[in-house]
Amino acid sequence: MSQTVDRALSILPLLAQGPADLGQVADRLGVHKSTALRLLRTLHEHGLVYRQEDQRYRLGARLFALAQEAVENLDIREIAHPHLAALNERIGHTVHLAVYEEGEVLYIDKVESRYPVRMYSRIGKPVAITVAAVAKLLLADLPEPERRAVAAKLDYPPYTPRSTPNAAAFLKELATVREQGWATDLGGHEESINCVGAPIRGADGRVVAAMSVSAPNVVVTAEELLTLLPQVRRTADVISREYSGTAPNKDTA
Amino acid sequence: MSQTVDRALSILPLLAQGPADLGQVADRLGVHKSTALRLLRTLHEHGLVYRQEDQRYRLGARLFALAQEAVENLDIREIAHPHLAALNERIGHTVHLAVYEEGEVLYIDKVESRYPVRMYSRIGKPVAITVAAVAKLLLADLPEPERRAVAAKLDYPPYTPRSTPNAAAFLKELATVREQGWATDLGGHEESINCVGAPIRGADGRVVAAMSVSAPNVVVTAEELLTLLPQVRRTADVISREYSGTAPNKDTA
DNA sequence: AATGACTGTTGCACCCTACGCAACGCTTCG
DNA sequence: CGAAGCGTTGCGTAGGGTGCAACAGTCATT
Repeated sequence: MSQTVDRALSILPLLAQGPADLGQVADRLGVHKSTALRLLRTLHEHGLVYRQEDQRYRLGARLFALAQEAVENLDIREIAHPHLAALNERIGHTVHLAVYEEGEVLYIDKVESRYPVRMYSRIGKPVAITVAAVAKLLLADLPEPERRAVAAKLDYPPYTPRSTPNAAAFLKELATVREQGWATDLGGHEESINCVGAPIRGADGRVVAAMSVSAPNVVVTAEELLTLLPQVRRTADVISREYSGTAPNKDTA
Repeated sequence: MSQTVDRALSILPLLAQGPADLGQVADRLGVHKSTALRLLRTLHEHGLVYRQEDQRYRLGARLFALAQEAVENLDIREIAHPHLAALNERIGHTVHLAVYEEGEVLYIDKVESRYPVRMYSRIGKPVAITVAAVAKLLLADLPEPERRAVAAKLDYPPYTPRSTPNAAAFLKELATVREQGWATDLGGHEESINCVGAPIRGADGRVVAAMSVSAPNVVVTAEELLTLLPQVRRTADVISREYSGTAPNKDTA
């Protein structure tokens, strides 16, 4: 590993604690001022470090730009798919992946008995947003005002006797989901089909997607399906970690 | 400036565009694979780079954490956000907040339009500096020499027939903006999109940030958008007062 | 004003260290 | 089974990063 780069990168967390001047940086790094100056200059040219008017250094807004761009180019589908396929391999049932976008919930991937079918848009079937497990997970994480607004605008079609009847019941259900960190759909859409789902979170803890496992009553009962919940949650957590880029970072003192 | 660090940091924007393997990184840097490997390893140890299961490299969680801290240091964002949201609530259109840093103008916050037709702007990405209303506001306040220097170095891409054509026209526009205390972008970036913006000032009167309201022609005409100017300016003034009033100044505590 | 102490900055000679090369292990094809 | 692609390792070399010392500002003190 590279000493120079190592020193330069050590400056970043240091500045994250607050602005510092050249002498402070040199001291904390244990190097000569001139060395620290050259490192800071290089960081500066790349916009990672900004020099404020009192000549002290602080983290640059460019860092924010980089992170933002990286998030936009992250493809959850690509990262999640192998894990969804592996889960499907183990338990055999249909696995779904969904995202929330502008008041709608969209399935963006599906693994069904070993045959992956990619659905790039909502073309096909609209998601039953008031009852689907993935929809509950995604809506439960919205900010309070938007959640209420969406819930108020929805229709609540009575697919089955167990379907969510109205906005009040839906919001209550969302509160439960948010509390427990997982969601179900027990015969709310199709009388004979049950689902259990878990959220996938980004680096900031926000829910970026949701996954679920679905199976008909005739194959497994609702209770049996619920025994799979730990596996589903574990898979979702693994995907979350990979999506957010949580590295096994060993701090060198 | 340090060559090694320079190369290492050049990897970051490269990976921001999407995952890449060792060979690709080495090629883009113009260095040997072994060199790229050592740089990536160092970045990895600091958590800035994450290695996914297919061994390709991505930006890592630590970078997101640093970026978070970087924007938190920009307390203007915290202060402004509720006001931007409130303005958005009233008028419905997209609201942006931007700062100037090292020759670049960066969006640091955005509140989405509630209308179905949206413009695609990316917070965190550099702004179209020669035409955007917020860019004009921020550059107009620079000291004369720096303003001329920046204007001279810029490219003036002809996004549309109304785009700023060259440095002379830009400097003239900046003078006008400085005079009147607000700015517009009428189809200078996207033919069908108009913006109107106002500056946010610190305690010393210097412009520390700029905000704007954007809307496509199909929703409101340019004239209608301009009628919102008083509201925009009022919001900017409120933020300015709050910022300069409660500013914890840069004194060493 | 002049002095001193404190910053950030520059030029330079030394020698550390980052470089590219070539060879290796590994998996994936044909 | 060989070939071709990947990532990885060890090593000699020289390029470049390092610390020193001297310089140039700014501010407080005398």
